[in-house]
Amino acid sequence: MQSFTEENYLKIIYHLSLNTESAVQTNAIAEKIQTKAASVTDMIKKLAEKQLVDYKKYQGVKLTESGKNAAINIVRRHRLWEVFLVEKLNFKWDEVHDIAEELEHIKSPELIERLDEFLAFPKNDPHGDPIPDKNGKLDNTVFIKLTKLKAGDKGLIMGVSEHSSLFLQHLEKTGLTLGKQIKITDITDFDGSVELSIENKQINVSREVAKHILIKL
Amino acid sequence: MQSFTEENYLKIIYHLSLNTESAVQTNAIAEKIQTKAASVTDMIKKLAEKQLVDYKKYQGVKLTESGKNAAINIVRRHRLWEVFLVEKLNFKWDEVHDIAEELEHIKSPELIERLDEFLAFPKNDPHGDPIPDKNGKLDNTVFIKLTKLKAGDKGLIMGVSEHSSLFLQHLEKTGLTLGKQIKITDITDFDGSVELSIENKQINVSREVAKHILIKL
DNA sequence: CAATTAGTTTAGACAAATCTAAAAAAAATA
DNA sequence: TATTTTTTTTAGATTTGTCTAAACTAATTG
Repeated sequence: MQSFTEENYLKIIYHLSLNTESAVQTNAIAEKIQTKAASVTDMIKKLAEKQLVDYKKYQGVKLTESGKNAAINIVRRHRLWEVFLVEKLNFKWDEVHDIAEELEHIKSPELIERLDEFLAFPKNDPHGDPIPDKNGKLDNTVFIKLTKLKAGDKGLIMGVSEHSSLFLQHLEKTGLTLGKQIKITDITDFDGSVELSIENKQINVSREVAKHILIKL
Repeated sequence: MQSFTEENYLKIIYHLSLNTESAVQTNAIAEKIQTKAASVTDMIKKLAEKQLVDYKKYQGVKLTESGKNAAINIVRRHRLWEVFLVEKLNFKWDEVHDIAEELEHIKSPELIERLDEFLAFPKNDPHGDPIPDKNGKLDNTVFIKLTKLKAGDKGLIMGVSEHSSLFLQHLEKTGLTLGKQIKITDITDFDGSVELSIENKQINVSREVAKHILIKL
């Protein structure tokens, strides 16, 4: 069983691994975990001893099979709690991350299985991210970035790839929430911003925002 | 804000204070918290510095006003989570203590207020213990121990004063669960055991068990 | 390819919470 | 009250996770 801190490292390494095939760098971890590179090196050595990561000096880390399992489990707990917070306690999707960050470390497999059942086995969290099943299996449907669509395309908003409160609040205000149908009316060549219609309204979405919105055609 | 460990000490001191007017002893805390007296002394000093307890060497501790507030808050969180686990996730009343012990340390006042609302502002936890309201006010209705009743008395089972799984499972098996109506048929002089009828059945409850069952006449 | 810069590791220290062993104080008892 | 026993505290060490400063390695660039 891992400590609270070890779990945080595993989770961060897992998330950083998703963007790359290569090993995750010490500094990248340090930045995410809000600590110093020296501390990361110490922890990495510990995780390596426990066979949770593969590590060669100066080469960064990769999760081992068992490290990955542990990480996916944490992700599962985090996302289930987020669903609970939004669906049952009426939190907004931009308010749940920090609380779920604490709840995800509660150690009780039974608790999580029952929570999953109570929530009717949700497939995605409030931001559209897939929830691993109890065997760690992840729905690997990949959605398309809004920036990849062309004028005339129709689609459904399925998720986001940026989870900051600020970003989510902006989407909320603009009406760009999960499940909504959109139709691209135009792509502005000049700045790459997207003109689209949603619920009979015409809005303009900047490229910066659009690239973090995930669509199913 | 207190650390996880500090919160545990405050909670234990609070519970030990309920049985006595006088200060709580170092050894008593050590036993409850599964640690050594030396460690308790260290922590007590720390809590005293933070003005959460009054402490004089060799004299034991008492919670200050602010220490008591903090403790009651923890108790509130613990009991609300227990209600959630039993009512929503279908845990049995003897299974929830350890999980609630972890959940009670999640720091988010908003979370607890919403959980309270979601649970419809319960007054008591699954063992009959009162849940402090958000201002820390506790329903101070005191129930009567089953051992205090006389033959012919009728009452309702309102709570228990012993929370071990073993005890609760025994009650469950015997049918002595919260809300049930009982009628005392006889008190056995020899061993102080209680003969009572519950749901048209006659059962015998040992004095040791009876003294931990709380009744409203 | 030598020098600079960026990234990483080591060494040594620190804070929190714990421990053991020994000393000190308080309480119980003869 | 003197002695024994119980309880509590102190002193010094340990573990976990962190830090700073300095040293080292790798990557970049002139």
